[in-house]
Amino acid sequence: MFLFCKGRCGFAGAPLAAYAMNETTRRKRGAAGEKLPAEGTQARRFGKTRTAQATALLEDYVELIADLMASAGEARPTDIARRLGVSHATAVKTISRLKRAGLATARPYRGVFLTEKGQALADRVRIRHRLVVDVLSALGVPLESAEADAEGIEHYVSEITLKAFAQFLRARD
Amino acid sequence: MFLFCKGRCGFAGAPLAAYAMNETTRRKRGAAGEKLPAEGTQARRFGKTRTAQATALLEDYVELIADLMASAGEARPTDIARRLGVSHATAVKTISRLKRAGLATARPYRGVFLTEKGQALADRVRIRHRLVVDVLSALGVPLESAEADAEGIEHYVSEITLKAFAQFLRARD
DNA sequence: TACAACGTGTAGCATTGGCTATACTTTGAC
DNA sequence: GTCAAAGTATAGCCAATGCTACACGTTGTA
Repeated sequence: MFLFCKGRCGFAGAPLAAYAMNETTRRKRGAAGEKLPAEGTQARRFGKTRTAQATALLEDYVELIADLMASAGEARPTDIARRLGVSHATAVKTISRLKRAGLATARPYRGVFLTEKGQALADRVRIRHRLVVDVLSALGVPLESAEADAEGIEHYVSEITLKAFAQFLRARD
Repeated sequence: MFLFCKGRCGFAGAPLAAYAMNETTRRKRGAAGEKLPAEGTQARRFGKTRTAQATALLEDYVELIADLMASAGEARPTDIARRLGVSHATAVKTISRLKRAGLATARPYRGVFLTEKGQALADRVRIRHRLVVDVLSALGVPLESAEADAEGIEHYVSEITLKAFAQFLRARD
């Protein structure tokens, strides 16, 4: 027992049930136990994910603003809020973050507009979104699920993966 | 001009540059402009994404704890923190959230253990993670990118999409 | 046994991203 | 020209998620 414990073990006062559960897990995964990635590697991956999470919301806003401008000719805080399913106060607050980030301009009671930087981001995001939806569809995911899942997935797809997606779709045609 | 403006227009004091940019966009997307999804539909999608975001971190912790238990026999806050790339204080705080959520147990200085509920979640998460990595690999994404992107993507893949992924992998073999 | 090193926990702070409540502006209709 | 309705903005609250700084517990070794 306790073969894996170097230094302080941590099992001193541990309930037996917990240890038994651990045993179960280890058996399930194969006695050898897959190697975990190096600490640095894993930390870098999680760090990337955290970064992506921080920009995900701004990307959603920018994408939606571009869509509203294109289809309705303007992007109003209330419409943005309704489409995102949040209160208008939340939308307004986030819009001011967009401004701080240099992605949008907005003057009180005068609607929201994307800066060039914001427009460029919107374009990138849209392309990525379509690519993700298309790949999901190609894999047999029903369209509504593809659209819904893409909304979350798209923010975490790297450039490399994006290239692979495009390549895959080209090859399939 | 202003064809799209019903009711209050919002362009009254709008800088010309912003409007011109909008014109450009519209041309790029085709004069018709794709229809936006219904407000309710879109709000539901974003709402789902928000929910997923809230659970993503807890899932990462649970997955990592299970991995550490399996490969090292114990899960210590410091190791968790190092692997996630956060301070130990942050890890401890999140672990107490896990406890509140009924996913883990931990007594001071005695390590962290998953409850049955936590273990079940870890198992689901692990299966999902593997499936996402395998699909990305199958699409030609290099392994390191697949692993890194999966870390973010996995939290946003619905059951339906998961089924499609499994089906796709089976069909490919 | 005592202590140094390491791990752990807590307190206090900032930011993000939700909310409700309240107050202000604009628009359109009378 | 006034006023009601609709939209907009702001203030204040909360939880989550990160941080640093500091205090406490555990362990292995001298």
